[in-house]
Amino acid sequence: MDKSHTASVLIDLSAAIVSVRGDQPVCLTVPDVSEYQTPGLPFGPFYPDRHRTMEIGLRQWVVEQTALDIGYVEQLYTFGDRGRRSEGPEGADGQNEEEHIVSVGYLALSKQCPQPDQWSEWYKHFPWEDWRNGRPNILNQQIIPYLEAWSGSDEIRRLRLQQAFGFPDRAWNDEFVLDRYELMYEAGLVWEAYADGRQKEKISAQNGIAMQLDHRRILATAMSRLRAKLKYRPVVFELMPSSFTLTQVQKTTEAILGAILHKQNFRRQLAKNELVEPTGQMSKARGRPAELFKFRQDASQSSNLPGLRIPSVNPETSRR
Amino acid sequence: MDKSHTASVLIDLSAAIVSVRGDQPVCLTVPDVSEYQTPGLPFGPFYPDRHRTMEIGLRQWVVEQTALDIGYVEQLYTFGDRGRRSEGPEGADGQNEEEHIVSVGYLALSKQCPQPDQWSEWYKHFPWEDWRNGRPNILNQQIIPYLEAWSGSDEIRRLRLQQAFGFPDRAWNDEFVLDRYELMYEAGLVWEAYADGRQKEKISAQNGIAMQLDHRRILATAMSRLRAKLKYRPVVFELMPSSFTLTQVQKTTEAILGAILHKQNFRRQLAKNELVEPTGQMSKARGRPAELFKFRQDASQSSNLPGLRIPSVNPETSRR
DNA sequence: CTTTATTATGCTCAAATTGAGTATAAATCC
DNA sequence: GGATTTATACTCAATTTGAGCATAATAAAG
Repeated sequence: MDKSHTASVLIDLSAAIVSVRGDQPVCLTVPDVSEYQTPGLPFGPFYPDRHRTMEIGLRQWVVEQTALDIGYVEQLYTFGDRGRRSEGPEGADGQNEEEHIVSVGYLALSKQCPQPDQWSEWYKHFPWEDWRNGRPNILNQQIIPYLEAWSGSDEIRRLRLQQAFGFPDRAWNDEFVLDRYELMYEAGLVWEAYADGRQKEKISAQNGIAMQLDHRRILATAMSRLRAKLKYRPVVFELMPSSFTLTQVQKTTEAILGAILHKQNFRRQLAKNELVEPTGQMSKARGRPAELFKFRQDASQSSNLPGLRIPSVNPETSRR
Repeated sequence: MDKSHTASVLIDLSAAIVSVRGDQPVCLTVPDVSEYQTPGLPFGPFYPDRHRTMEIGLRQWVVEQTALDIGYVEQLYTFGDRGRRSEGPEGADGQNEEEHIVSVGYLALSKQCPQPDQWSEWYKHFPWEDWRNGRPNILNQQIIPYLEAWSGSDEIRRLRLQQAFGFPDRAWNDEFVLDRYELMYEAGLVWEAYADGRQKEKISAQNGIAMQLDHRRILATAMSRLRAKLKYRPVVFELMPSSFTLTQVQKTTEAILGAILHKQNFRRQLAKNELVEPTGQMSKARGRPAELFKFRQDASQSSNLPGLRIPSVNPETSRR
């Protein structure tokens, strides 16, 4: 059975390189030259000859092509080419009729994000994920009604709707970014479903800015993973400069979670877990000056892996 | 740049198919015909032509070759072929000098494990991971002294030793299975390091039964993931029969964690999260009959993702 | 130079959760 | 029938959360 013939694939390493600019989480994107002009995640091929591991390969092309200093790198998921339209000639040197591509998604964190135009804000692609100003309107106005109609009386679909969106009677869970996106994809609610031919008509409402291929799915995976990780590992500091105020840490965390946190309790967590230490300097800004802190490196070793327990704020009961 | 030449790889789907037999977690293995007789994980190639996703491909060959009913499947990690000796002809039909292999590791859970001889107990491969009868002797007698000598005055190595093994002054963390294995591999403390040529001499002490290629690493990844997941998602029930006593759930959990849990508190968690409901029937065994429960399906939907918070028992202070 | 707005930080307090028990019940084994 | 085994109910102090009030230190406004 000529296995090597049918089983041979190319490997793409795709990266969701995340940073935070102001109060917006952003993600490095590359522009698209095709008719739709949808942005995509940067990616590069994996050359097993040249790189001992895939992570080394990834770091290499990120350094070469973006000159970014990415500290934290984590493998997300490996996608067989589901939903990937093999659009275009994909390199005119193609020897096979059609070469299959498997893409390995990575999450990387960067402290800086130069060249603002190349960084795309998370919540432009996922407007329903930002709850910092209360429940996003797009949910009640667009998404939920459509999804409810789509699920009809199908028990499975209703359960998934309940699980992913908390509709009608459960709480919103900020970690289920991927579940929500996949549900919307299946329901034909995002442009990619149309592009992949799952959906006859182009959807009218613009439910966030689409991305190339399965890149929005990869970004959703990255968001889910980062939101979850934040709560049990001190990864926020991979996004912070060397010294910072506690409020800056909180704002960054809130940006990623898409939720507002309780200030005093947030600080209590930081203090209890000894994640930061004072630098002795003060920041100067608008109001009362804040103390400047730095991350305690050895905290990452702490065997009880304290991230930031999320003392979130209930938007209903709190006056903002 | 003839990219498709150097970048083409084969994809293996390797599976750590886990079950629990009695009080031992086990893992499906296939025997090895080579000189060393090390067992390996079952794996099969991924045919992108035939299967839309890799998970479908995986399920397919598991069903075909093992006839097992695996419910839960989760992708673990994708390994570029680091440390994989390309031993043997690897199919005599090889067209290239040497075909690169990328292996995608999966974790699958099975409720049954027929044919006992094909299932290998976790702790035969990882004897230092089972703390149910107190701290394993092999740690103080073999592993720690060797690792301490290996780390010498290297600050980085000492930190890793502290982090992974809790040595000398931190607590053991049951989730760091992979970190510990990797450290031992680097230190040349496991047979695979010798097999991969990282180590001149065969190590004298038998630190657990070795496996083929990087399969013990994949199993370690599976163990880490499962131990972590147990604590925030109700996955134990994927290993339980349709009806069970609470003690059975606890024994299964303890087997996987390699730790003893506090009985009353364990039950309190189950009750609070409404993970199970009574069937009305009773078990008959040695002592007082226990009530039989079944898993509440809709509990998996619960937005607050209750797994089993681990009310562990401190082996020092408790009389067993 | 006093007021106001703004941000930072200290402290409290009730509710909930955890960790570690004690006490008692209902079977089987011999 | 008593010993043994297993199951389950209940307690209680310590800790951790969630929510909030109060106060401090600065810049900008008047």
